[in-house]
Amino acid sequence: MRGAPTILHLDMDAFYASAEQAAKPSLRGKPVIVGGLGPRGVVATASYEARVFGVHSAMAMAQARRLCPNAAFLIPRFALYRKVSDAVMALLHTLSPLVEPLSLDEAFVDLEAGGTEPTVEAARAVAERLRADIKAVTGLTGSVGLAGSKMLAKIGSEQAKPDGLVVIEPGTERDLLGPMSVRTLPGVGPATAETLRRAGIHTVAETREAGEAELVRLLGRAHGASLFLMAEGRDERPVVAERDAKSISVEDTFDVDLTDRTRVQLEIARLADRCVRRLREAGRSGRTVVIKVRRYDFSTLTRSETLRGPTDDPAVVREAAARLIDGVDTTAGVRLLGVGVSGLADYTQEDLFAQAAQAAQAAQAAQAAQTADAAHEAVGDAGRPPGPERPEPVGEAAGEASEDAEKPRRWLPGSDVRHAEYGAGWVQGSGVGRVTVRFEEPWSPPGRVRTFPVDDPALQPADPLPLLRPDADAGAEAAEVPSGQDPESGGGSERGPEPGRGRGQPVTSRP
DNA sequence: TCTGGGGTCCTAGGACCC
DNA sequence: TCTGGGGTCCTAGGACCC
Repeated sequence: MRGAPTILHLDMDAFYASAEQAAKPSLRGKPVIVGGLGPRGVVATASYEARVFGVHSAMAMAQARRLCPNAAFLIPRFALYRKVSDAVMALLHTLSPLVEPLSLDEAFVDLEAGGTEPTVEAARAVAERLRADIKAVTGLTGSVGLAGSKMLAKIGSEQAKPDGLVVIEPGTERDLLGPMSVRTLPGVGPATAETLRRAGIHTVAETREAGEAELVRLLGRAHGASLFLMAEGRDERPVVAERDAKSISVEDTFDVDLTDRTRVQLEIARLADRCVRRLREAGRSGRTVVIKVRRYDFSTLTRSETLRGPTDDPAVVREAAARLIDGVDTTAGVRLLGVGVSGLADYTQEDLFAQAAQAAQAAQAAQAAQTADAAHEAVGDAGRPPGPERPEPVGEAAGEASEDAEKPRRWLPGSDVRHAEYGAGWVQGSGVGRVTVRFEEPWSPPGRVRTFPVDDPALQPADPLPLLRPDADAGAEAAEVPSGQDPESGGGSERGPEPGRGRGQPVTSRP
């Protein structure tokens, strides 16, 4: 706990939905719901206009449609959100080297580590300027909490929503927390809240009064002890700048439960390839392969296998995943499959030194195993040379490339398009061979709607436009975010900047 | 038409080693 | 011959977070 509120928590307001409203002028002031649009989709973010109808994150999309049938329903466009997020995070890094991102739209900042004077006034001034800069650079609003600890900074930003700033002055924590619900405390979800409720504990004050011993008895050692500290307003967790990922995983929920065994095996192989692609993009390799199966009744199980050395070879991961799914009964139907890799190591395919070291180590292990127990030969990966093995192209192995080419174009609501004649727009809906497009840009007035055949060659998928007009330089300069560093941005244009072609776009610039 | 996708951390039991 | 503890690794599941 600090004597001054120099831990900052930023939380962007209704992030995905706000970004969509900023990108699509016709949706401003209207209910917007972003999430999975399939039969089993859930809400990722609802705009404040949609929340009035009771729609909220994690709600089944079907229910959201019932509650708010007139909302705009859009798929998430992570490429856009990531660009906006990069710009926001760059602003945070101007405040302090200690920035801890929690997600695309949320982060802690240790202002003291950045040289901010440890006073309420100085911290408040920094936060107000940050909020103004975020608005100028992204066009979006964020809420900020300032406090002497992470927990209270986060509670502050929650109270500040939307578009506000709340300072929790050190010394006021206990009184502030006392009457609040236990659910306010980090780590208290539905299950913990229910356990506490059965013990007659509903508020933070009651949690405190229960005492540490009782909480440990109810919740276990680690959870009980940390909950007691939090309830007392004691939270010494430091802001941690960057943490390496500990696992990488991919999963798919299917519109209809899978029952066909061959199909299950095919999907597992595809997921393994996708997982390895992500692994390689991160420059990592992993030793433990995990599969996840969610059955028709939502019961979920995992199976894992630890290899003798880390790998980023798609064939190795695919084979491990195949062995694992072999041991799972899927006859009654499967709604989700997943493949993950953990026990991540830091070398890449090109890291020959590490490979050599791994191979040597593994050879020793193999020898030991041989002498120890010959029966081991029968299990799983015995006999397979460990470590990163023969590289193999990812993806193509599963035939995904050719499949994609054959697939008919799908026009998903919310996605960006460009028409040869009408310019930039976004898909409002599609069906019965037609696609409806609204032609507007983030800086234009609300645009017109036109309908085309789904296979109209004049209509093409496009990349997201920046949220602010590329030549709107005022905001970008004020925020000191490096911009216009795109190598293509040198060329001139008689008609002025062309949107979407990477010319000095504040929002798309990388830190 | 209930219930996504990507993560983190903790617990607990059994194997194995010292 | 019997008894005992601690530490680490692996596996599986569950709670929680955004």
